[in-house]
Amino acid sequence: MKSSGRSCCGTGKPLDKKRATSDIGLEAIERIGGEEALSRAVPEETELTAMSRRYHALSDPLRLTILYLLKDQPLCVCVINRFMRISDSKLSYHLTVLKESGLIEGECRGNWIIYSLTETGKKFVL
Amino acid sequence: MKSSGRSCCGTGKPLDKKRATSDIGLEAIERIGGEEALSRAVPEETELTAMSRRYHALSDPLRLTILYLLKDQPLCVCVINRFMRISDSKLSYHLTVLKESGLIEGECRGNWIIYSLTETGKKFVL
DNA sequence: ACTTCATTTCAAATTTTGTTGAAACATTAT
DNA sequence: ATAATGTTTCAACAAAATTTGAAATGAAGT
Repeated sequence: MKSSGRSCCGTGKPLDKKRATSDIGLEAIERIGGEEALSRAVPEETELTAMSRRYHALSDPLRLTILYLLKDQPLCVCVINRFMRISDSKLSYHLTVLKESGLIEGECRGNWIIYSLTETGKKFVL
Repeated sequence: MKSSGRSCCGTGKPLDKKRATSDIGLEAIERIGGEEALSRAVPEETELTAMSRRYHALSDPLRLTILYLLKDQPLCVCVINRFMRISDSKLSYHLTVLKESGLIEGECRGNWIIYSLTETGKKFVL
């Protein structure tokens, strides 16, 4: 019992009457070319998973900041940190997420680590 | 006390000696053009937030599936559901996420709702 | 050997997301 | 009016991601 402000079909214009209930759905699917046609439009499960993992890595402002910092040159963790001003372990966590998703890679130079964008990473930092 | 398998600089080649500790960081920043230069490479906070929100919406296999289903034509919820075989409320939740992130939009047609990709949405469904 | 530095790792606490099932709502059919 | 349909909303819960701070690690300096 709650008169919601905006709901599903609150202000839809009326529509062509007479319709065998939920056959609309089947009808639409057939018009399109059956479920197989729809299936064809959707990537494989594994690919969907891979894509969503990549997007997830990109879905955080701190991680995007890191990517943009690396846009023009590789940087070591301490430089990134000097700029971002977050705790070491926090930064490390986000670097790991980015690394595991293949967007950046780190090279050890003595005591410090230089991170840079991978080819994949560059595609997302226009 | 745990001998980790892979750690940070486990196998880095030695490197040019003699270096005033953490001035490396400052030095690197100066070489680049100062913190302002780095700043310039990073988008505004608000933009970063917007981007991460969009990426977040894309970071789920179910939501990607929906986007691909809508690739070639708008579809009503019932058709999407017939294909995806998940609960109504679950589907509704994901549709809402996609809608709020501006990737899809829904038009009411009588009793059912037809969802379609927005212009923005199309860009992510190649 | 001992210390310092740069960075990561771990576990606990917290926050954010996603799932479930029941209930609500608007629209159309009876 | 009442019922049926399509879809959303809500609250409770489960699961996943993030934050925190302390401790560990490896390399380099003394």
